[in-house]
Amino acid sequence: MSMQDTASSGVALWRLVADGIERGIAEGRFAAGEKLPGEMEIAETYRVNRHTVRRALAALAERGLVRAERGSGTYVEAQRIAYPLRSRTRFSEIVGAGGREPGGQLIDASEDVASRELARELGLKVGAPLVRIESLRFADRAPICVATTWLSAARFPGAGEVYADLRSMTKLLEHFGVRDYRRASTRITAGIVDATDAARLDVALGRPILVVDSTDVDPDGRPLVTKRSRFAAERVEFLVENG
Amino acid sequence: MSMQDTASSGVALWRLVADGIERGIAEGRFAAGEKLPGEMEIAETYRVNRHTVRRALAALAERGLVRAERGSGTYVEAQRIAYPLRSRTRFSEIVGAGGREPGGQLIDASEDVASRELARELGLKVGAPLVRIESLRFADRAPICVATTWLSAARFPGAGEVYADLRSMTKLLEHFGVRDYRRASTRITAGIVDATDAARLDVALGRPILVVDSTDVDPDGRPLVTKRSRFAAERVEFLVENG
DNA sequence: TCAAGTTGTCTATAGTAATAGACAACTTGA
DNA sequence: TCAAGTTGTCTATTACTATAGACAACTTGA
Repeated sequence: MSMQDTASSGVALWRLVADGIERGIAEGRFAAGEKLPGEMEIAETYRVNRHTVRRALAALAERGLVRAERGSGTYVEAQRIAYPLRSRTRFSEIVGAGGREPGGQLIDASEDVASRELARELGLKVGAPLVRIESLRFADRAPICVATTWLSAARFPGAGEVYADLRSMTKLLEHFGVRDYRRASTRITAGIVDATDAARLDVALGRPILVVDSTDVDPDGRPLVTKRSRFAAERVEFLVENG
Repeated sequence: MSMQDTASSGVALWRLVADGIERGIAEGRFAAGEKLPGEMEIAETYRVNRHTVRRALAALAERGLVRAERGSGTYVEAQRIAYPLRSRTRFSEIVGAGGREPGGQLIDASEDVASRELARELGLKVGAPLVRIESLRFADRAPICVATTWLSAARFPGAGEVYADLRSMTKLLEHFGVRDYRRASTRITAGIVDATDAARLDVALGRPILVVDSTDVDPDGRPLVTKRSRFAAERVEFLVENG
C-alpha cells in the first residue's frame, strides 16, 4: 500500500489515514473503548510522518469517533444503527428498537418541476409541477438521514402544508384518500456527501453516504411518491432480511 | 453551498467539484452523450476558479466518465449496472442480463485466523484457522466487485486449492458435501475505498464503495462461509426487489 | 522514583493546490 | 468569414499539506 498515489486523487494524506483508521473501527478491529495503536505505530503502518497521523486523529476526534488522552493513548468511541430493508420501514420503530430516541424535522417544503428522472418515476410529464419535501431524521439527536420526497402537485395539492401539519407521509397520503400503498422499487448506491447534506448530517465533506431511491405506488401500481434518502454511512448500515 | 469548508475535510476543491459533477451524472442530470455546462459556468456554480474546474474535469476524463472536446465542450460517458439483492444472486446472470460480459478472477487464496468478528460470523473460536479467498468480478472487463471470502479451514481443508480448480463457491461447497445452503444475513454499508481495492477496482482513492457483508448457512443454520464484498459504487447500484 | 512510552506544541522547509491573468487553438452558428 | 464561445496552455503568487526535528507534558508500570 503506497500513500504516494494521492497526488492524483485529490485527497490529503491525513484524510486517507483518518479514513483508514475509521475503517478499522467500522470493521470491528477496534471496539468502542479500546485503545488505538500509538501515533508512531500508525505512522509506520501507513508510511507517513507522525504529524500526518496527528492531523488524521485530530479530525476523527473532532467528529467524536475517538478521544485522545495525553500520555496514555487514543480511544475509540461510536457505533452504527442496523437499519432493516423492508417494503414498509417505520423509522421510529427501527431506531427505537436499538434503544435510541428517534426524531424528525421538516427542513423545507417547496414547489419543484419534474426532471426527466422524476417524471419517469412518478409517471408524469417532464416539467409537471411537484411538491418537494426535505426532511431530516435523528437518532439520539444525531442526524442519520436526509430525505427529499416528491409528489405530484396536481394529485396532492398543498401537500407541503399538509405534511408540515401531520408530519407523516402515511397520514399525508390518507389525507388525500390513499388507504393502501406499497414500495414499488428501491435502489441503493453509495456516494460522497455534498456540502448541503454534509451540514445537515453533521459529517465531513468527502464522507461516504448510502443513497436510497424509492418509489411508492397504489394498489393499481400507479406511482404516488418518490424519494431520495441519504444516510450517513458512518451511522447506519442496512440489513437485508431473508425470510 | 460554500467551497471554503474544505480546509477541515482534507479533500481538495477540485476533487469536490469532480465528485459533484459525477453526482450530477449519477442522478441523471446529464445523460450519456450529453454536454456538460462549460468550465466557466461550472466555476460559477461551485464558486471556484476555472483552473480548479479544469483539474476536476481532467480527473473525470482520466477515469473515462467524460470526454472533453476543444472548442465544443465536455461530454458524458458511463452507466451503472443494476444489481438485484436476492437470497442467492448469480453474478453471471445479472451481469449477462444487462448485456454485459461477466468475468471473474481469483486473486489469492491463503490461510488466515479468525478475528473476533469473523469468529462470531462463522461460529468459531477467535484464532481458529480459516481459508481466505480473494476474488475479483468484471463486467465487460471493467472490475466491479472485490470479494474476500472466509471459510473454516477445519471444515473445508484445502478449500483454496479446490476453489482455484472449480472457480465456484457453490461447487466448492458441494465438493465438501454441502448440497443446500441459504443466505443468513446481508449487511450493506458504504465506505471509502482503500488503496488495495482502489487498484483492483480501478477507481481513484477516496471514491465511495458499497460494502456488503454476508454469511451463508446450511439448512440447520450453521454458518458455512462469510464474505465481504466491495462494489465500485460508480459502476453498480443495488436493486431491492419487492414482491 | 524513574525510565519508557505516549500525546502535545513549536519551528522550518519543500511540494501541491487554488487562484489570477493572459493568450492560443479550436468549434459553432449567423 | 467572423464573432462568440469553448477548451488548452503558460506564468505567477499565496495558502495548505507533508515532512522533519526537537522538546514539553503527561501516563504507566517496574
